[in-house]
Amino acid sequence: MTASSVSRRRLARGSLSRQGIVEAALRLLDEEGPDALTFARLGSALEASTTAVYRHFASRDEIVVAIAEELDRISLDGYEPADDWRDSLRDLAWRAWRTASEHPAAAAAAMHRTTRGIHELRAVDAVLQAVHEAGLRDEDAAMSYAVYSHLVLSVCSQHATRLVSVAAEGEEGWVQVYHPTDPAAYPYAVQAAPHLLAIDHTEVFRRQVELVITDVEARAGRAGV
Amino acid sequence: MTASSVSRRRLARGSLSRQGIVEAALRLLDEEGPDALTFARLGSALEASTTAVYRHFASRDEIVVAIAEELDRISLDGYEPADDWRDSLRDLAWRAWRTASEHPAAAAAAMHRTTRGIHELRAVDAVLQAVHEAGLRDEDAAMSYAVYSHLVLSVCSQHATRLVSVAAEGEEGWVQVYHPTDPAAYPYAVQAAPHLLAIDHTEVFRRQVELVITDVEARAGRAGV
DNA sequence: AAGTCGTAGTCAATAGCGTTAACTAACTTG
DNA sequence: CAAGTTAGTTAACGCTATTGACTACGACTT
Repeated sequence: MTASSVSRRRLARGSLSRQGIVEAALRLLDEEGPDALTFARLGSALEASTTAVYRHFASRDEIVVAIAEELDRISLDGYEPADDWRDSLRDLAWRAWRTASEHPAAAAAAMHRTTRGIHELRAVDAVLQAVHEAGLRDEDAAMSYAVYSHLVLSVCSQHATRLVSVAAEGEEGWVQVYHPTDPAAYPYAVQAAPHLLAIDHTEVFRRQVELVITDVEARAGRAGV
Repeated sequence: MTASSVSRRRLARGSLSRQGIVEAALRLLDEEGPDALTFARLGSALEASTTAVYRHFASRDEIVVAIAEELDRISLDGYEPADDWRDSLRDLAWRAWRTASEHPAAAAAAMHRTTRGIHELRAVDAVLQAVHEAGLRDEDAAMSYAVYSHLVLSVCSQHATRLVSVAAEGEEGWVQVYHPTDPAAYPYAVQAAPHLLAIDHTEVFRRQVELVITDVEARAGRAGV
């Protein structure tokens, strides 16, 4: 008869919203890992019933897309084009990397999806602006946009996936765990093993990004600024 | 009294094997899409019981890893290093792309995973051999290996994911479907829209691969062959 | 202030999922 | 041919996403 015994009270009407649900989902993924995104756990995180979220999202998939859009929003928050288009592309790339690193479970689940949302559009526009400033137009601009964006998103998404799988298992060494029947058959791998272990993934990404920027530079130069 | 009425007969003892199961799983994914990989459907595809596969794989995850290894095997089948290391890297990259294109559902589910299997090791060794022939050693070789491999695998994996999601939905246009409140706020995207639609993903991948090869070339030249 | 109405949140039910334990019969071994 | 292993089966479990029916909150009317 009191308001609640163990919290059996019905939630007030405006309690849930798409944004609030997405934030709860992101928090859940950050804190409890990639398997935490279920209607049951999301409901209890919001102190609501298991199916309450269905009033705001038609399916689990729709939540994932909304999370992707939220990651876009977080990544772009406060972004301004730099004076040099190269720095703009660097900034955008590292924002994606940073988001993948800080929200690995969410990024692994959502980053590879296309959202058609407003923040995704902002990101597309920002990249296109940079290659425009570099001097590229039309097909050339679109092509370089794709070379850059697909690379950055794919690699960041993969990075996030690696982070969650490393968190799950213990990520052992390299050639050691292969136990090939004949190690001599893979001489280059055997010899490179220690160096492969020492690889800094952040540095790898840096080099990949610089590669694309250099390429845009070269193509813009050839086309004439 | 006959052997079977509707196929109620118990399977003979050696009927199932890891390789056979993996092949059935791959066929299932190819023919019925990314959601077809369940114990129930895999069992009935093998004319076995739902749980028979557990005698050969400890979990669903282990099947996925085995599929990844099978994709590695398919990709590398018949591979021989070329005379020019550049052609070796091209060959390896396009083999991955081809596999992702031909087995999109399987590639989307498995390609992003590390298998620690023998064919993965073969691939690692092949890439390292190529960068070795280019003239890179030790840390330089390992770094360029990573730049190349992460790019190729990430992008091919993403390509596979795009193929299955295109198959599911109808992949609409671009800026058209964004319906931004203020299209004028995204001038570059609006203007580029038709060119973005016309992008050839295969050509994008070709350029990304050439980018890395050129980079390896430059670094090898600097280090002195 | 009472009435009505759309709908956000809840409840109950369902089919399908991965996984486990117990069972049984086919093959292997002595 | 007897005993023992174990691949394949059966039945059950808890969890999942999703659905339809229910209900009560709060915004509209007048």
